[in-house]
Amino acid sequence: MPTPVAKNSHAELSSALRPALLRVTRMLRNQRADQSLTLTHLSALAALRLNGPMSAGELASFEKVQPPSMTKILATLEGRGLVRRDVHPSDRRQAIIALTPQGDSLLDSERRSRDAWLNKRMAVLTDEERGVLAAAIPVLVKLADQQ
Amino acid sequence: MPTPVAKNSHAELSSALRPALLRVTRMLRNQRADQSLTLTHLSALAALRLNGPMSAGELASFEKVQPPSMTKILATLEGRGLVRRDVHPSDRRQAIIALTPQGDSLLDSERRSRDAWLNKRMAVLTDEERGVLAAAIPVLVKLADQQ
DNA sequence: TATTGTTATACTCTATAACTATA
DNA sequence: TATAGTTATAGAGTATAACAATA
Repeated sequence: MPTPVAKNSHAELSSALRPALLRVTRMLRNQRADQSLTLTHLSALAALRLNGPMSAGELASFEKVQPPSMTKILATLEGRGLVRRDVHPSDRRQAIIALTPQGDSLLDSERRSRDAWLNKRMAVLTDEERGVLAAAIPVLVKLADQQ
Repeated sequence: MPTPVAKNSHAELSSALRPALLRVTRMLRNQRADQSLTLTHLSALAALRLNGPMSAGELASFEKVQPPSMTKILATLEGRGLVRRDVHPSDRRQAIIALTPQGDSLLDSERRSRDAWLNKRMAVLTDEERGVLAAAIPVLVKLADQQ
C-alpha cells in the first residue's frame, strides 16, 4: 500500500508531494544514460514545440530556470543545430528561439524512445491510476507557474 | 487553460508528464535559497522518518540515487549531526542510518517553513485540484518504484 | 535608466569506475 | 566470489554577480 495522504491537510500534502516529485523526477533523469538528449534539453525543445518561437527570457521563465541557465541550454541546442536564434524585428536585444527541422524531428524520435521506456513502467498502473496522473498534469503545471 | 491531455493515450501521457514534473521540481528546488537544507537532504531525512532506520543502500534505492551519491548526502547529514551511523549487528559491512533527535527536529522546522511557502502557492488551486494532487502522490510513488 | 541576454564563476547534484572491507 | 559501502573523478544542472548591448 502506498503512502496514505490526508486530502484535507495542505501541510501534509506539501510535505508528501516534495519527495514524491523529487524521486520520480530522478527516475526520469536516470533514463538519460541511453538517450541522446538530457531531460533538461528535451524539455526545452518540447516547450518550443508547444508554445512556438519565443524569446530566451520567456523560455527561461517557462522552464523555471534563471536566464544564464537557459543561455547554456540554448548554446548546446544551437551547437547541435536543434534550435535557431533570430533577432527580434523591433527589439534587437531579444533573441527569438525557434525549433529547426532537425530539432523538430529529434524531439519526435527522442519522445518515442523515452515514451516506450516510460510506458513500460506505466504498465503496472491501472487505468484509473493513469487517469489520476493525467488529471494531475495541468494541476502541476498551474502550481509550477505560481510566482 | 492548462495543457489538455488525452487520458487514453499512454504516449501522450508520458510526453506531457516529463516536462511538467521537471518544471515543478525546479520550482521546489528553487526555494532552497532561503532554507538551511537542500531538497535532496530534506528528502533523505523524510525517508528516514517515514521508514525508520535503514541501511545506506536501502536509502539510496528508496531515494532513487546511486550508492556513491547517498554516501555524499549522508556525509553532509552526519557532519551536521542530523543522522547517526550504526554498524549492522550481524553484518559489519552495512551501515544502518538513523535520524538523530537534532535531525528529527530540523526536519520538523524545515517542513514547517517549506510547507508555508508551498501552501501559499497551493492557495491558487481549488479544493478539487488539491485533491487531484493528493491522489497523484501514491501513483507517482508507485511509478518511481518501478524497476 | 531599465531591460535582455551573456560571460565568468562557483556550487549542487549525481553518476561511473575502482577500491576496501566483510561475508 | 559476492556484496555493502567508500573514494576518486567527472559531468550535468543550475545559480548569483558582473557585464554588454539595446531600449
